[in-house]
Amino acid sequence: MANGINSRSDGNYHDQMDMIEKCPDCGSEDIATDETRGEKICTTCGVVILSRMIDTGKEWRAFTANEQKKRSRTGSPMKLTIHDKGLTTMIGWDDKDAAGNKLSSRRRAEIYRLRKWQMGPRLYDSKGKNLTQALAELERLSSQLSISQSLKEFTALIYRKAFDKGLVRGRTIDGMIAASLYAASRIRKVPRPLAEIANESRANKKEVGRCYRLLIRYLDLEIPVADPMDYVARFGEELNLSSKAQKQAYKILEKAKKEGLSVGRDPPGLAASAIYISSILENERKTQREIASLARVTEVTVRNRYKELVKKLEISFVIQKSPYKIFNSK
DNA sequence: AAGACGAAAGTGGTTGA
DNA sequence: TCAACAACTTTCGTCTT
Repeated sequence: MANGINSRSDGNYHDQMDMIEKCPDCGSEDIATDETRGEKICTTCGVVILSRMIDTGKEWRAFTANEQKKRSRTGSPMKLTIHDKGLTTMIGWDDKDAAGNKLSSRRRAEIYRLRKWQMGPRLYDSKGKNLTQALAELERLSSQLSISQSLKEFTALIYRKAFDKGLVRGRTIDGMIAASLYAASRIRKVPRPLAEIANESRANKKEVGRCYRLLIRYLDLEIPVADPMDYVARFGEELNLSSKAQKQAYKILEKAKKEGLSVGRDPPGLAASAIYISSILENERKTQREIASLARVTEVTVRNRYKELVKKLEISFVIQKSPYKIFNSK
């Protein structure tokens, strides 16, 4: 392996990098380093001397000296889902020194005290305790609902803000986490119905709703107006609806919005009924029950919405008799 | 039997006096 | 602070396929 940091026999990577001064191919000393690709290239003959270089630079950018100062750190990138943001050095648990020798009993006692000191602020400090518990709950919820890592981190950020403003006091941690997740999903435009989140949470829907209202009231979160369209893709996916039917649903919702039928209506419910109609129009009929349970509303709501839509949007149906088919007569 | 329908009563939140 | 109100839920009997 000529260029391998993978290969042990190449020795220390940095030594190797420093050693290279001449191109092994043509002997030229004009060697360029391509930082973005992680390669060293001979500018005379074009041969790649070293590839897959380790980037020892930073993963962030800074535009002013101030920013540069603020962002500098050592260690791994900050993660908001870890209660101390992942910035720690741990004292190991095996009683050995760096060389692997056993410690003397006196030294061992000393290390034991140090460990205790280290754990102290993490577990015993009330904020740390709260966040530890909250983030464990977030982890649990996220895996139940298959929430992306980035949305998880965003949720954690919202929760931290809420905590710092003292909003958690008097509310349950579970409720607050669920509410933060709901808010995060709304802001990122990948909403889940509140009821869906509440269903997996240990807090009930009422509690989550209360916490959510608290969040938007006291953290100035810019939450976009709930749009039924944001639900269509996900519901459609779960129902195995064709993209044609999904498009049909979008069209219906667009019209509904123009007619002002969407104001004051529960967006998941509205999305559900639009999907119900389009599933019929495209001959991929789904039952009201199936769609309703996905959107976490009752069949009654789906019915009411869909009756309304059909009537006001003049989607005139001709209901045929026997195989219970509905055709679009334009 | 499953799905759709709609009436009636109940729930929790918002609004406006 | 309280009553009216709109949207949604729960429950249930009936009709259709």
